[in-house]
Amino acid sequence: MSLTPPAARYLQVKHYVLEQVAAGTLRAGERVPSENELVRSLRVSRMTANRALKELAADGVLVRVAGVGTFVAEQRVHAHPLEVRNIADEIRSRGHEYRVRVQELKTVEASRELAERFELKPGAALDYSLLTHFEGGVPLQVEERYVNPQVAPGYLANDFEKVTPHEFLVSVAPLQRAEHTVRALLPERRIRRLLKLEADEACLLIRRRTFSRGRVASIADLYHPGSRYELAANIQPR
Amino acid sequence: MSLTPPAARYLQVKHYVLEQVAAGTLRAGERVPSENELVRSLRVSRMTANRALKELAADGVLVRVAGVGTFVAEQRVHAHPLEVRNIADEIRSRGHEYRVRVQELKTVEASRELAERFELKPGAALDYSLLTHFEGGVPLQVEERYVNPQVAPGYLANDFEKVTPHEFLVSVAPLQRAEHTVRALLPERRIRRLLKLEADEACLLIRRRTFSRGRVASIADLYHPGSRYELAANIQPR
DNA sequence: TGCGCCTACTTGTCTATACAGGTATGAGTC
DNA sequence: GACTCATACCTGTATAGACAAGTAGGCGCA
Repeated sequence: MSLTPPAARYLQVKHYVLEQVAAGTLRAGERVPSENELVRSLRVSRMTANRALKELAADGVLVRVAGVGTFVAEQRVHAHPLEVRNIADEIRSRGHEYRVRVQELKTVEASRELAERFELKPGAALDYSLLTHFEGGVPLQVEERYVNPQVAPGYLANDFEKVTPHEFLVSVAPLQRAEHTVRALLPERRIRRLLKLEADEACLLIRRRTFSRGRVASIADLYHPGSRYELAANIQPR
Repeated sequence: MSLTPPAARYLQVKHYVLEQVAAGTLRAGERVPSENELVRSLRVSRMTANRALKELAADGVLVRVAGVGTFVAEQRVHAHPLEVRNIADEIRSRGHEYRVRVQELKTVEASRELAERFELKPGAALDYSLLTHFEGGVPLQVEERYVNPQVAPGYLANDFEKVTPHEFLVSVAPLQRAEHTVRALLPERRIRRLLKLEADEACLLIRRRTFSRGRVASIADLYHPGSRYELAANIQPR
C-alpha cells in the first residue's frame, strides 16, 4: 500500500521512483528510467522529470552520471539525505520554549484534504498535536501535526514537554521514507481560526503582522523567516 | 576580491547573491532581488534565476515566501547547509583504506583550466595531492585535489595517512564558503593518463570498466555510483 | 590489440512562455 | 475600526524546444 501521490507533477515523478525503490523493484545500483523514458511513460515534460531525478540525487537516493544514466544509490549508513529542520533544536539555546496546546486523537471526517493525503477512509483517526513556540517570551510559531498512528505508534503517549514531537518521530520512523510538508508562517486569517486558545497570544501574533503596514524594508522581525513550522508529518510505512 | 564566477549561468546568479551576502551588502532578514529583478539586471531567464534562488533556499542561505519575496536567512548556528560527502567517512567501517600517491607543490602553468579556476597568474603554485581509495583491497577511486595555499595554509604539511585531506580542509576553512567540484569516476582514458603509478592497480581500475561491455543491466560493481571523489577543492577566502 | 572516429543515447543547462496561488496594499463600504 | 474587493507583485510549477557535453558501443584502420 502506498500513500496518495502528491498534487505537483514533479512530486508524482519522485513518488513513482521512490515507490519502486521502497518496494524493491529497483535495487541499489540498478538503472532508473531515463528522463526521456519518464517523459513517455508518465506524460510529463523532460524538465519536470529532470527536476524530480535531480532532487532525488541531491537527497542521496539516486546517483546521476552524465552520459550514462541514473542509478539507485548504494546504501549509505551515516549520512541521512533528508535534511531535517527542527526549530526546537535550532533555537533552543536562544531563549526558545514551547507549550503543548492540543494532544489528541482526531477523526479525519472534518478535513477532506487530510483524508486524501493520508489515504484514509472517513471515520479513521489521526494523532494530532498543536504546539505554540516562543522565543524570548514572544509567541512566534504554531506547529500543527497530523501523524498516521500506524506508522508512528505511540505518538500521543509521549510527554511532549520533555520530548519534542519531531524528536520522537525521528527516533521511531525511518527518516529516509518521510515526507514532510514544510510551510512558512500562517496568514492572519488562519491564525485567527487556529488560535482560539488565549486571546493575548493571538493578539501578539497578529499584531506582529499588522505592524508590517508602512515599513516593508525588512520582513525579519515579522516573520523570522529562518524558522518554520511543519504542517503535517506524513510518513510512509516500510 | 572574489574568485572567477563559474561558467553555468545559474551558478553566476548564486555567486552574485552569495557575494553580496558575504560582503554584508545584504544582511540577515533583508530582501533579495526578486526573480524578475534578476532577470532584468543579470539578463537571464526567470527559470534560471528561480533555480539559483531555490537552491540557495535549499542550502539555508535564503528563505522564500510565496507571494512575498526572498530574504536572507537568519544565522543558523548548528546546521551547516552545505552537504559534505566524505567517502572516507562513509566507507571507513566497511574495509576502506587509501594510499597517498602524490603530495607536492605544483605550478599551474601546465593547466590553463586550473589557472582560470583559481584565478592565478602563470607560475603560481597550488598544493596538490593524489590519493587512491580501496574497498576490500580493490582500488576504487582516485581523489585528486588542488588547494589554494592562501586559503588553506599548511595543507601539504599534513600527514595524510592520519588525517584525510577532507578532514583537514573542513577544520581549517569555513565550509559555508566552499565550492566543491564533485565528479563521478574518471573515464578510461583519463585514468590511463593519471595512473602511471602502478600498473596492476591501473589494470584493475580499467578492467572493472572494460567488463561493462556486454552487460549493462547494473552499473553497480563497475562504478559504485554511491561514492564519489572530489576533483578540486576551491575555497573562497572570507 | 590498441587507437581514433562515428552514432545513439543520456544528463546538464538555458530560454521563452504560461498559468496558478499566495501576499501586500489601497480604495471603498459598513 | 473591521471588512471586502481589486490590483500589482512575487513565488511555484509546468511545458516545449534547444544546444552542449559526456559516454557506450560499433566500426575501421594500423
